[in-house]
Amino acid sequence: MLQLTKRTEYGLIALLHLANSEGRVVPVREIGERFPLPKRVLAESLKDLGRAGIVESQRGAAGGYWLARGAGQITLGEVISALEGAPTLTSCQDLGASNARGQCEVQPVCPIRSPLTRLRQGIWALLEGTTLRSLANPSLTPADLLAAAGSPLSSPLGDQPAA
Amino acid sequence: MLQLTKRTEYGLIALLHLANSEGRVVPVREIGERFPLPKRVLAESLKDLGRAGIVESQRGAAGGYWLARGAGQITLGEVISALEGAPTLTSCQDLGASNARGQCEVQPVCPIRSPLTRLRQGIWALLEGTTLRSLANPSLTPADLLAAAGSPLSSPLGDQPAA
DNA sequence: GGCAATTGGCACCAAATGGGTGCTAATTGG
DNA sequence: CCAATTAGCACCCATTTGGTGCCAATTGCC
Ligand code: SF4
Ligand code: SF4
Repeated sequence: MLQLTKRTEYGLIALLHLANSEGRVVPVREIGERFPLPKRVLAESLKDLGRAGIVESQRGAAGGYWLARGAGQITLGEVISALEGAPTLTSCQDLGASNARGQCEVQPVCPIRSPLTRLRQGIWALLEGTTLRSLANPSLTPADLLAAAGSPLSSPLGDQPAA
Repeated sequence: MLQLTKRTEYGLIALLHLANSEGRVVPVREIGERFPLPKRVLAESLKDLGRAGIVESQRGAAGGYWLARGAGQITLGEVISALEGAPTLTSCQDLGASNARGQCEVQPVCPIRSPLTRLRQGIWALLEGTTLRSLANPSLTPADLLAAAGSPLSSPLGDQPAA
């Protein structure tokens, strides 16, 4: 399915809240109070984001989370990769870790593998070209996104922001 | 997950084969002989594509399938919509049929709903800008796809049969 | 020190989704 | 009539997803 998971949505909401609270240490409880979503799952998302180096955290009584970088340095692609794995479009094009668990039988003669890889790179360009900051900017149109993603056309994921 | 279903992949493979066999009536058996994929599932995909008006069919002994239109008139977005539903990115932005089954509690205060809708339109533009013909053209780069999708920027889906 | 608030880690469960199969009817050329 | 083919629908099983339980570790504050 071409749809984000709830964990990713929750993580994005949390990140935007952190972006609006720069300079502070924000506990999960606070985010849960502002948005009616299951606090525990939200905590799971933040933990994953922490492991991925997108947020940093502080334990203890006055602990919480904050963005590890500026909101303009965190891309959507990075967040999605951390929370639900990088978008793959096809199941064969994973090459992350689970490519050894039995390859697709069609692969040697598959006519769509290569074309869909190109398409996936287009989507990646979109996701890598969108940062938390540009996400929060409501003036950008889809056409702007396409144009912005089209110009740098950076590395096919794995690299840092181009903005 | 941001990944196509197997049914969609099989359907696309079948469609490309049909595109290479224009003027003929192709039975499912023939496609199954050329590509090592479960014939039954392939048949399911073709049936769905038939219901969506993307392919036409003929029953009986010399029956089979053929493209309802030219390969340049069939878009990826249309195929995906027929085989696994239109890409939604978020679960709330479905508005197809299952929007009455309990809305998301966060929606009234959700900070990512509108931004992700813009993003989704960008992805849709990519998918609607890619036809079977351009899919089969290996010379197009991701940048070309983005550029091609950016210029027409047609309707955000919805003017298609989709039912 | 002790307590409460907080993150970290792991296992687990229930529902939804996805991949695939069985079976049978309807159509049609020979 | 027969064989090949599409059409329809129900069903099963594995994986994924959304969500919870439980407890350990850390840390500010009294
Ligand atoms: S080889 Fe082709 S059919 Fe197999 S997973 Fe890749 S794209 Fe899909
Ligand atoms: S309202 Fe927000 S949290 Fe709810 S489904 Fe839509 S995007 Fe996700």
